[in-house]
Amino acid sequence: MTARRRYWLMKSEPDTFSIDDLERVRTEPWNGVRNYQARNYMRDGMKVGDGVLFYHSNTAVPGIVGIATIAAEAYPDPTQFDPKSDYHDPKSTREDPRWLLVDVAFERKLSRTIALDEIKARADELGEDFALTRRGNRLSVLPVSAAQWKLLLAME
DNA sequence: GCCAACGTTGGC
DNA sequence: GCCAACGTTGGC
Repeated sequence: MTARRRYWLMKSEPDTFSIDDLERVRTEPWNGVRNYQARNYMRDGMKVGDGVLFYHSNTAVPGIVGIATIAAEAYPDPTQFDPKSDYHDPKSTREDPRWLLVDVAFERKLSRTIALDEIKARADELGEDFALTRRGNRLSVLPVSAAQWKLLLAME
């Protein structure tokens, strides 16, 4: 009995960490997530081998730029314990860590950016449960259904 | 750089 | 437990 592969979309600001950075390092601990809903998706949903749409946010043309896979299931994000880190959380303890991360591995760059504009134009087909196009949603880690994954990648 | 949306914090 | 103040996200 094997669990079905799941799919996700993960946002990153390319100035901070881009798809090219991921291609260079191959595998990256996805540190710095400080939103409980996003954390819960990583902790409760993600399994090794799951597919990830790599999304560039806060840039001239926001959109999906690559594909990655989950390479390690959730474990404590070490940056929360580092007083020098931007992601330091003084309220978190090693005995009861508040924040987790997963490892994300490079798979491939898309041949072109699937821009947010184009994605919005297909919002009806993607459905109301697609968090990226839901109004006001700022989640940086969000689930993607198999149908949504297929539809989005068919736009490449 | 602006600002709408929305999550978090903390006083009460 | 309410909710105003504040901070952050992210499109534009």
